[in-house]
Parts: sequence; structure tokens; C-alpha cells
Amino acid sequence: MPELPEVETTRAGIAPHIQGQTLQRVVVRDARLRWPVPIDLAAKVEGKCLRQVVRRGKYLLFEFDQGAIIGHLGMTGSMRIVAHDEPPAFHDHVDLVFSGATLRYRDPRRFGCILWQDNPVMEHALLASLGPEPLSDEFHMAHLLNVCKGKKQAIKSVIMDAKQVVGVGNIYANEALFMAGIHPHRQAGRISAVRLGKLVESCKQVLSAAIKQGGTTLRDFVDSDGKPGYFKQQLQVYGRAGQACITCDQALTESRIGQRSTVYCKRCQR
DNA sequence: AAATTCTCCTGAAGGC
DNA sequence: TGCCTTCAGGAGAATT
Repeated sequence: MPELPEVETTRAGIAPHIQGQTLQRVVVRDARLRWPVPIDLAAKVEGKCLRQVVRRGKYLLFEFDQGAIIGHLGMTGSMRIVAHDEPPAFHDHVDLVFSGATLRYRDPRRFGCILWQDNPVMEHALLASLGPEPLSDEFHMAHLLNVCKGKKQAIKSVIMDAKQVVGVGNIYANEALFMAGIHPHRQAGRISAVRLGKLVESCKQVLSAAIKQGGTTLRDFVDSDGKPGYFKQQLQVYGRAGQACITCDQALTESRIGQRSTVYCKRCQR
């Protein structure tokens, strides 16, 4: 399941193979993604030159001379570079055929999307109200403190809300809260500035460590070269409900916050 | 307005 | 072995 580190790994893997190239052809085998692939996508983008591939939160922006393709991997999406003549497999829904290589989008569950946006790209409704990037200087203690002020929501819900900060998905939210020693159910407005500062740093640490490892492979995630990530072995709480806490040895607790699996240590996280 | 619940989808895993 | 049920979840949309 692609989270920010997986999306960044994908971006870094594919960009060098297609940047600066002309998009010759768009092949849509199945347009039924989260939103339908625009019927006029080919007409909009064919013949244009890809300037760069940018990541914003978990969105991948393919910025052309004019306009951009907005991509999202959803739950099970992946993008990889293939040879022009490689036959598509089941669930390979979209190809972007560039002069030198083909970018192939695969998504069994079809929770992702492939959209078009004319300039300026960031004015698209999906991007316009996103919070700061978690690894940027814009994401700091004062920001999180301001965001949490007066909120009764569970802190885990807040850091997973893309309007407050992008890219902190379920796995890493669990891990960051453990690292910061904060109980995931704790009301956001009732956490001290010092502890929120610690949470900010934990988010940054967990995400950057995962990027270095090439992302977390759960089930079937593979990067743009088809290789898995190696962060899974470093997960402290996610997927470890009932097992011993790394710190205090007590069995980890599992609950649900907003339909998401939440794992934490009752003793270490307050 | 803020918070919670619903929704899309398919493959893996578990139960019998 | 095989069929059935349950679960996982990103994040916008709908609802409370």
C-alpha cells in the first residue's frame, strides 16, 4: 500500500527514464479508476514534452509544457518503466508511451486515479487545500500546535488528515505516535506543545527512514523497478498487535480509529 | 463547523 | 481442495 515513502520511491525511480521526453501516445485499457480517466486525456497531452515529475503528498504530478497529469496510486497502484513491446498484464490499466520508454500504471483495486489539469496545476481541487509536506520546514511544532488547538479529534486522525499535513498514512501514523510516546486516541487539543514537537520530529524520522529503505512492502507493493521495499522489518507497532512492545514487553493493543487499524502500547503511549 | 461514517474495489487470509 | 466470509485501506463524499 503506497504511502508517501512509496510514492517518493516511485517518483525517483521513474523520473530519470521519462523526463524531457515527448509523450507520444496514451493507452487506456480500463478507464474505471476512482474517477474515470478523462476521455480527452490523449488529445490534451499527446505531443507534449514532460518537464518533470513532482510529488505533492501522495500525488504524482507529471508536469508537461502546458498542463499536467495528476496521478495517485490509491491502495494498490504502481507505476513502472517497461519496454515499448512488453505485453500488458492483468490490471495494467494505463500506459504513457514516451519516446524512450513506456510508463505503465497498474492498479488491481482501482482506488487510484489518472487525471488532467491545465496550468496552474496546484489549483486543482485535489491539490489546492493540502497541508504542508511533512519533511519540509513548513511542518513544525507551531503548525501542529495551531492545527490541534481546540480539536477533540484523536491525534491520529489529525496527523492523517491531508488538510493538516500530507503524506502521513496509517502505517507511519502508528509508528510516529509510538516513537513520540503519544496515545493515538488522545484528544489533539489536549497535548502539550513539547509533545507535539516530538510528534513532528517522529513523523519526519519515520518517513525519511522509510524512504531510505525504499518504502514498506506489505503484500504486493513493488517500486518502479518491480522491487519491494525493506522498511517492513523495522515496524515497531503496525501489524504487531498482541506481540510484545519493543520497549516494555507488554502486549500491544489494537483498536480502530476511523476504520483504520490502530496499534499502540498502553504503557508507553500516553 | 467539526467530527464521524460511508464508499469505491479486489486479493489475501481465515473458517469449515 | 474448495467455497464462503471477512478484512485491508486512501481519501473524497456524504452524513450526522
